[in-house]
Amino acid sequence: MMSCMTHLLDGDQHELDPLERQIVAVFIDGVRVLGLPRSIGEIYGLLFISEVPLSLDDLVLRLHISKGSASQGLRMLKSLGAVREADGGAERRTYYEPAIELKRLVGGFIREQVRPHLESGKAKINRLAETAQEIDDTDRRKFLGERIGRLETWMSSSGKVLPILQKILGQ
Amino acid sequence: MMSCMTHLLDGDQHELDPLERQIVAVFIDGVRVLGLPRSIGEIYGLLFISEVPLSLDDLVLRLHISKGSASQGLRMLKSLGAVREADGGAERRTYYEPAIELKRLVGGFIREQVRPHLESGKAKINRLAETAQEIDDTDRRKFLGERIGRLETWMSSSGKVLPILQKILGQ
DNA sequence: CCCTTTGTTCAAAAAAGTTTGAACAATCGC
DNA sequence: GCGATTGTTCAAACTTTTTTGAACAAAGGG
Repeated sequence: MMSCMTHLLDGDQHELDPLERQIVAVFIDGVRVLGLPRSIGEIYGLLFISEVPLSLDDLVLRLHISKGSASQGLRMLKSLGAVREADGGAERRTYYEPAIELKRLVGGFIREQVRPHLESGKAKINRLAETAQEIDDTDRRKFLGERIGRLETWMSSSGKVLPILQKILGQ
Repeated sequence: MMSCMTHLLDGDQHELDPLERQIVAVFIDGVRVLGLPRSIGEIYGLLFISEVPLSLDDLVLRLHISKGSASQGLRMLKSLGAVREADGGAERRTYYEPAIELKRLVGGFIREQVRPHLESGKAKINRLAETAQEIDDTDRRKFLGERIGRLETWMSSSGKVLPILQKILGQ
């Protein structure tokens, strides 16, 4: 039965209106700062400003992105806890809605993007500290010890700051 | 007088030893998380683990990066407050040393990379709020008002969290 | 079963970001 | 001033990341 069904009256339902474009632009910039791809911002932005949950096909149609992008983008947003599947009626396709509590968004970002790097960083620094023990030159070893110690302090501070951050951003 | 002067005795002075390579690798990863280019990590890493200030040519020679990269990298690191020029003797060339206080590093990053984005984000959202006022449909306008309000709350929370972050990371 | 709808995967294309190096200042010592 | 040294700039080359789209799986309905 081809592609009817949406635009009956009510104008071309699948171009973004100016306000939606502005919102999407804000989120494109926003996720960029966090080092996430543009499509993530587009998808989350459109969900954020939509009154009703949207399906993958809605996103493809309205944002002019490929099905692949939409699928991968939704996957990432789900893993970040930034979108959830709307508890659908008897529908076949699944609809998505945004999580809009800052606490949740920050928590997901920290869990998925920050912690893993912190962990692997700490591991590398531990190996480093061992390597430094084996240096013969006493003065050099002392200097290295100081600097590596500082690195460890940095990592520890970063670790401590995360829960505080979450607390503050949870209102 | 060509390129003598460095390696008199004492081995091939300009390859990184294994420990230096490890440190540089840590910083390459570190700056990557912050969305900064690899060369920034290499340069800062080598300065961080060097007992003496290094010149641009030292960085080129030891890291095998181009003069252009080294120059641009140092510029960015200076703007971030992450390196300073060592108060040189009567030397012609300038030598650089790293800033190693976390407070300073975080401060510079926030000032140069975070604040500008926050500011421009707030500006965009203000314009957005105005656009939303002009919507005719009352229900839609109400919904938009709620969401945009939330966005404003997010921005405000982010702004408030920065000084706290700096305070905590300043020991 | 088979057709249709929905969604995923992944190699290749496109876009974005980084690095290079050669040309161009700037500055010092003579 | 002139030549040598030091550092900057920026278009082009290169690298990395993102997006695309066609092929493939999954699953419901008839």
